Amino acid sequence: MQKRATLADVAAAAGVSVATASKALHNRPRVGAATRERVRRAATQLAYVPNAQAQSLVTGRSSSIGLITSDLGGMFSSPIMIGAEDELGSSSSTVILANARGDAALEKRKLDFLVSRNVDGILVVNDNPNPRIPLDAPIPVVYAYAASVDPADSAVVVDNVHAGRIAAERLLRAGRRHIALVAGEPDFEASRDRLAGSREALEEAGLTFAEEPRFGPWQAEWGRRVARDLLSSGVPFDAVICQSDILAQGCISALISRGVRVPEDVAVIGHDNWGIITRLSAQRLTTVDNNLSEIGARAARRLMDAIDGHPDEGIEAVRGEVVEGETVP
Amino acid sequence: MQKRATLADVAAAAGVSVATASKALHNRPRVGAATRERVRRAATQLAYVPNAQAQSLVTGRSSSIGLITSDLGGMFSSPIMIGAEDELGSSSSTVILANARGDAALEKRKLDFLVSRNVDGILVVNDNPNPRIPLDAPIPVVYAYAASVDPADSAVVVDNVHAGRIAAERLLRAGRRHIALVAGEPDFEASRDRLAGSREALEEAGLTFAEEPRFGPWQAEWGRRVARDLLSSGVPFDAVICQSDILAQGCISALISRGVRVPEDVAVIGHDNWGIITRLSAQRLTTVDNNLSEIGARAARRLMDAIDGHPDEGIEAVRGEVVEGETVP
DNA sequence: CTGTTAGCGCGTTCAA
DNA sequence: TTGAACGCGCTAACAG
Repeated sequence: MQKRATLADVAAAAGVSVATASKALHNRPRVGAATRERVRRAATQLAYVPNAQAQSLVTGRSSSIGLITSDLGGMFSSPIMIGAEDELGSSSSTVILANARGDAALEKRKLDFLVSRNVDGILVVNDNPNPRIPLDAPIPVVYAYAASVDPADSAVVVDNVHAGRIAAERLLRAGRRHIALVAGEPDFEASRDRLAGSREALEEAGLTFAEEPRFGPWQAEWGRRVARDLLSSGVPFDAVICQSDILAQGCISALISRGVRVPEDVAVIGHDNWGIITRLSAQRLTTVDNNLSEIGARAARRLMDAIDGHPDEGIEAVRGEVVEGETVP
Repeated sequence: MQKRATLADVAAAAGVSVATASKALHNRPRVGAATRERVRRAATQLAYVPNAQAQSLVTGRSSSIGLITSDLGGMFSSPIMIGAEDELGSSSSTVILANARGDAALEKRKLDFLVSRNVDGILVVNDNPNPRIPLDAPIPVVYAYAASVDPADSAVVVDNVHAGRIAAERLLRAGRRHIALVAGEPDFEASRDRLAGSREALEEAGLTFAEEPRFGPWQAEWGRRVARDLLSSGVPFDAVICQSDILAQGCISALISRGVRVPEDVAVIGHDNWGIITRLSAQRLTTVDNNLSEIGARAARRLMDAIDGHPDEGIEAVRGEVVEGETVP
């Protein structure tokens, strides 16, 4: 196995000094065209690839960023990470992974570790959408999915009001007028925002919910429960907005087991487009996708900008869109 | 914001040379005890943290490894990554993420990129268990989940024969004697190995399958189909081994919709312990866990050993275990 | 246009 | 036991 060629090797092969070689390869101005070409050929010939450590030692930038996840392998982390990795990779920055497991102390240690490795910035990918305690770092930080509680911190999050709105609008467009809503846990800002968005859409159409929405746990059982209650209450309804796909799954199963046809009798729309549910269930669920990989990508871009000295303050909300399935006509 | 203290700063503060300071902080022999203490205090006082780039520039090692995933966010990648990140993090190695998306060309580029960043080794985390084309890298490589087709390459994988065996044994222990099996896709080594293991266990108990197992797609529908066929065929059976949790899910739904009680009439055991299914379904599934995070951890350890000059050749199979649920009595 | 010089922060000889 | 000197590979002044 050959030792890697260094810039000095390239320079020697091209018959120039290392300084000239460096300039030539970086497209710097003060080099003759012929010389530049010669250096370039020598470089490719020797399969020269610059030593990143040496470069960053002198430039002071490492072209690497730290990715702190609250929960590697969580439900939402992955798509965000994919988007971020993509974006950063295309800027040929390395992504250094750090899993904090939702443990604040561990997060602090991981942060110190990353900083000691001279990362240029930190991307905080949360798996829980609620605003979180800010990270105290000496380098730029951008939050994805969950914002920091300090609204001045840079963050890219889901536009939940819009998500709630388009869920309702989709049902209205299907001609439904008696719409119920299964809400998630009340201490999630996401639940409240989605509800607000849905309510707005209904009000603009001159409607109200078939029954005042109730908050409950993010579990299939809660969806089942609300569906059953709706049926026994006798309140007429022809559509249900469920604030997560799991809730929708439970809701649908309860409806079907009572002989209600979906979507003919009752249309159901979910939230999150959590891929696996689609694959598991017999019927593809119509749902609102949160555009998570876009969130990851934009957060990454913001971070790169901040590192380049152009910080973007504040929270940016990314809009999702309805993914058509078979549960809304 | 203060500039980070360098070794020279520490040395100056302690009134010694950088050489001595370096030795002192590294517990090298040729330093007086008193001097060492003085240097240490100076270091903590200045919050000195070594510059990783500079270190690696001179040592030639970066204390970072590349993690190439075939599918970031795939079904199996995450737990493996968690185990690996944990293990590597405790050796204070950084993990550099690279998502190849199952694209060979992209994988090659990512590999080159990682090598240009002087990673000390590569961990290949596959999401598909079939043996894969080896990576041609100038540094140590260890494969996790899927082995390389070259059996001499270092890999840590699931012991699928054992998994199949303990699934069957669990049903036998529950007193079941008429056991059917829903197999996955035939071109998956995992399907064939699990089947072989299950068959062995039955044969040792002097039994055969209630019906000769059939291979099919890894989808709920296939589980449903086999269950329905079994019921209509009239073959008596009191238990089913499903080679994935999704198959089990389908199987159970078909059984229940025909009025068969699970586990009273028919016990069902799955494979993979794919967390989400447990949470989604009304009944917690009894299943075989593959111990994926252990696979990740061991692969990481192997990689570290290889980097330290103690390569472990060949394939290591990690055993899983049955996770009790409510579908086997 | 090109080459020389001087570090970046650190580990490691080798003298003292 | 200590420290001066060198070099890892590269970029950025400056001088030619």
